[in-house]
Amino acid sequence: MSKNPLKNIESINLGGGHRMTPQRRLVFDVLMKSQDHPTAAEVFMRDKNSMDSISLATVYNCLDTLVSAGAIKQVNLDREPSRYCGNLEPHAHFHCESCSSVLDIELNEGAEASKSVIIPKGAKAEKFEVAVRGKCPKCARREN
Amino acid sequence: MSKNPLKNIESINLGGGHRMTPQRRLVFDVLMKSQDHPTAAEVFMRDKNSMDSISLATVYNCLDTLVSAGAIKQVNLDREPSRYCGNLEPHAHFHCESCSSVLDIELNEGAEASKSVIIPKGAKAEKFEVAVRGKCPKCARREN
DNA sequence: TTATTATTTAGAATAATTCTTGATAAAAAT
DNA sequence: ATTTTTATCAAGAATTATTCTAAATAATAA
Repeated sequence: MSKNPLKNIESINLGGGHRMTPQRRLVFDVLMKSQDHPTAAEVFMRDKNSMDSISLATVYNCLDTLVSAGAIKQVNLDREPSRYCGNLEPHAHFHCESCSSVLDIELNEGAEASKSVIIPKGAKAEKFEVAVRGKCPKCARREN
Repeated sequence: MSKNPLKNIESINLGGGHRMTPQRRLVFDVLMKSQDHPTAAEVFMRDKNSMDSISLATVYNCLDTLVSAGAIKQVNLDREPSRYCGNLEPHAHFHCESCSSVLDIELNEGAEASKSVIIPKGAKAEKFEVAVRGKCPKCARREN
């Protein structure tokens, strides 16, 4: 289960007249049950188990809405399809070059990413992202 | 001019029977003259000035070959088109949310990105990437 | 109840990138 | 110097993730 402080989706404020719908609820719930950073297509397949009528476009819409509301995170690595993540705690991502899986990795306290770079004068830094590329434990083991 | 230790393209070893061709030379030269992390389409337009016959597919091929040879870097931010970078020094990227421009930013010595994350047991970390998102100096100024 | 606004769906459209194919050119072998 | 092999190029088709469009439905507000 992802570390998401939102006890349930009803507590999410989507903002601006946006409604909580069965589709949005389902997309959120599926993501909360997932540990593997599914793509929109993967979320779609999982959603279909509970709601056969849901469409891929709707899954994209719901994911976008939930990302905008801050209820989930969108994860982009290289130019691969976007993945979605229910873990709202600050964390980084480990990206396996062999199997393309994505793992959450913890950030070391005290070693903030913001300290590792020199921001240009006048620029306003808003988000820092750290990504690590390599072989995940499974793939590293397999190749020995 | 980018900080690239390769004095000229002739010193690049493309490896594996790959040849240095006028197109590859041109793509490399254009990139060395660019400071702005152009996309493949932008490189293509600049190349056309010197070689009208060059095709976009060839630019993609040349960029791929040069990336594989380690002569240039590919920069992917969010799901925007790939950008290419002649700066081979270790550095991070600042990505402006307003104008989508990309700036090289220096890494603070001693504050390595590798220290800011906890790599999972058994995983082999190979590359660390730090990306900063925000407003570039120009855009930050404009909004005040 | 009626009018307004948001949402869903299916499928079309878009855009970056890759693939295919035939032609050309360079390198290696004879 | 030919022939053969291999690599490259160019044009356009194909692919794929994502967004857009339009019509139908549903929820909310008046």
